[in-house]
Amino acid sequence: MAPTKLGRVQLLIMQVLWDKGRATAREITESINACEPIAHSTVQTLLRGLEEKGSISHEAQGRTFVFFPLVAEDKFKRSAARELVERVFGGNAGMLVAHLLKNEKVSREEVDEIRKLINRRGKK
Amino acid sequence: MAPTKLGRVQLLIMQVLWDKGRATAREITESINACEPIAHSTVQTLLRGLEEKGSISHEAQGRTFVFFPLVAEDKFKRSAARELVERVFGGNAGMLVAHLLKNEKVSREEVDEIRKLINRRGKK
DNA sequence: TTGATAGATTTAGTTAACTAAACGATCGAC
DNA sequence: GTCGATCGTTTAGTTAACTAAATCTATCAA
Repeated sequence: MAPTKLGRVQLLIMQVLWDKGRATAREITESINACEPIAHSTVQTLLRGLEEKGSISHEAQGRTFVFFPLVAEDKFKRSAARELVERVFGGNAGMLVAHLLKNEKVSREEVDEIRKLINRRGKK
Repeated sequence: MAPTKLGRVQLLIMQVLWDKGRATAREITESINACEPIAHSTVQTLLRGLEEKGSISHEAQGRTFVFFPLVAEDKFKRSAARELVERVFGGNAGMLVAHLLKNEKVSREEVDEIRKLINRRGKK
């Protein structure tokens, strides 16, 4: 399953589904509306598109549909990261890492975790 | 200057300009054509769009235009990286770094550089 | 049974990237 | 001078994301 590209709002929908596991269109709309306004019909249209692309599926539960993701969050993250690396950082993941460490804030805990990852790799 | 979002081919064009500093439409077309086929007229149309957005500008040189970037490559990289972090990694740059180290190949030299960056940060 | 409600579905319009043909102007060669 | 090559410009068509109103459908309450 090639994790297809997602638009901004499509991604928001997927995140709700990854978070909850399964949800109705109404629940998704409300979840997104907690952060930003969106019409319920818009969400429904996008759900339809996501299902067409194979990113999600649904089951009927009574008269309402319950949606659930078909692609794993991790798969998507990986392909999104790879996309950025390819397009912008010349296919070189290390350059992106260096860029992030230089330009973006990283918490102390994460620095520690990154150090562990790095040291583990170095010992080989 | 807010570094606007760029499409895939628009980015290719910008990369040629960042690389060369300045270039004619023809040079850009040829540069891209070295990797993938594209019509010269397509490049010209996109140059027009990029100029409208304020990403590039041009000077007339004789009867041809010489284009050059108005936004720095670094600014763009930063905003592209930030975009991914915000959208996909919950605004947490460290998570993206960890993800990259776990899932993508990073050369030994870069691991060394990353270690330096990490250690410098750790000493504070 | 009828009418409000809450589903799903259809339709439709906007914007942006991409694509490239078609057109018009100008310069250089002959 | 004119003809072909090379510019830039105009026009136009496709696709995808996004937006949301309009509409259809089924259930439940009165």
